[in-house]
Amino acid sequence: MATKTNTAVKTTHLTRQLIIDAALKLAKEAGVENLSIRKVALRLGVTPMALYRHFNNKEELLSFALEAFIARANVIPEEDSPWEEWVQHVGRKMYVALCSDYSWVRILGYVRVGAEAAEVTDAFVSKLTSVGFTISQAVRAYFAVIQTVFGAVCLRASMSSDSAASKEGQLSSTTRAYLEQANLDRLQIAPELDKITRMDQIDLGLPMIISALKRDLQSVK
Amino acid sequence: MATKTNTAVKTTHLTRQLIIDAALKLAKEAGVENLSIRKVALRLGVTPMALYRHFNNKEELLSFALEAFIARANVIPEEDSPWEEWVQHVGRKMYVALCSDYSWVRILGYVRVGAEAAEVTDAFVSKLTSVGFTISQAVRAYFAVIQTVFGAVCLRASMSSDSAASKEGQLSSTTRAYLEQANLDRLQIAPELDKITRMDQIDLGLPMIISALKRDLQSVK
DNA sequence: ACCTGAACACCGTTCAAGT
DNA sequence: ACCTGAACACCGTTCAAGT
Repeated sequence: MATKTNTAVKTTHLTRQLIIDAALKLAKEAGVENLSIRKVALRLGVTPMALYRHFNNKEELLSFALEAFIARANVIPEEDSPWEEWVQHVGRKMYVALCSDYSWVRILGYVRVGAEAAEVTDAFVSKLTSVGFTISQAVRAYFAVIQTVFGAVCLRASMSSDSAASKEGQLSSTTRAYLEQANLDRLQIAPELDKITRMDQIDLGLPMIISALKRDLQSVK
Repeated sequence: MATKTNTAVKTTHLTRQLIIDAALKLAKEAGVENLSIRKVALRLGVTPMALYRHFNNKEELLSFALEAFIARANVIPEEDSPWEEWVQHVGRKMYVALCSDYSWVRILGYVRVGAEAAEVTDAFVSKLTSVGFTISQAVRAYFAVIQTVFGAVCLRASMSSDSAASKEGQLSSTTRAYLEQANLDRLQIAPELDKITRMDQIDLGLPMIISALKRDLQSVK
């Protein structure tokens, strides 16, 4: 009671963890694209320059924030299931989490496969080796899944106006752009294109990756 | 001869095409991350606000620039080859082009599958249908490839310091981050992880996509 | 119709100084 | 050792005005 509660934060030493927490909170409230060093500092009741003691620059802060975001998305399923379902679940969860705020897409190229996210790597590899994959295959599978998730998020973000929200009976804006210069071939292709722009992009690539993995497994056995 | 050559540009009406050309030139010279409305305008000898007549905002300009960049990367092979090789070639070319400047990764989420890039779509679909795929399968295959390319670019960008340039005999920085908290399992996984961080990421996902497509084709026949 | 100029409300990052 | 304050060199975008 001797210390005022509003100074409690200030007397606590600033740590990487505190900064990342504040950044993730701000991202949730106002979107990743609104993150700025100055706003995170303001939220922490500190000068912008104080953050530079813990991160070399904004990019580094964002890459740690993205890692923490993925680690906290709880992508690893609790129940045990056949590996195909299991992998599908992990990929889907990552995709859904990242799609919850499309502006994560801006920093996908900064991802750190470091300490926090490493636990996801471990769980993934251990699941796949337990059903017969080699370590090498399991690690490659993990990267293939991340790759597909990231690509799917990029596509979904770019076509976010095309997704379910768009009016039924109307062509998606991607389809309309495609038909700016229309010909007979395009008229045949357009309906298929339109269907795909409305899909969850992850359902395109992920099943293909899993099908390829299944083949790998059979050739090992 | 009556008009001075240096006013020639100014008397020409500003068009979307001119703006995109200038933007791509600047991107090539100084990186996509250095693109700004103000710099593009300066290059064109015009006020920043003049660009707003042709694009609603910076994001829209960038999405058109990315589309033009992909369209001009000449990803469609000239010679005819088996479809597996052909698809591999298209994916690789896109990947290499986008990796030539990692900062394209920032705008992958703005991609327009519109008019200019549509010619790539057409060529892709026509190649695949000519060997027996349905239109639906061909369009899905196209999106799966783009997805993989985009994901691979994200991963490569985030690990750019890990690629071939890094000293031999040293662990990649991604591997080092993974081993921040080391245990027996991680010591087994780390060598495989290290190998993969040095790979061209596209060689991970793309062969899997192609292998899955091969299966699809067989089940149609 | 098309472009300009000035202004607004922000940025990331530097450097030197404080305690 | 850790944080602050002031300043620098930029941004995207607005609005009203010019021709």
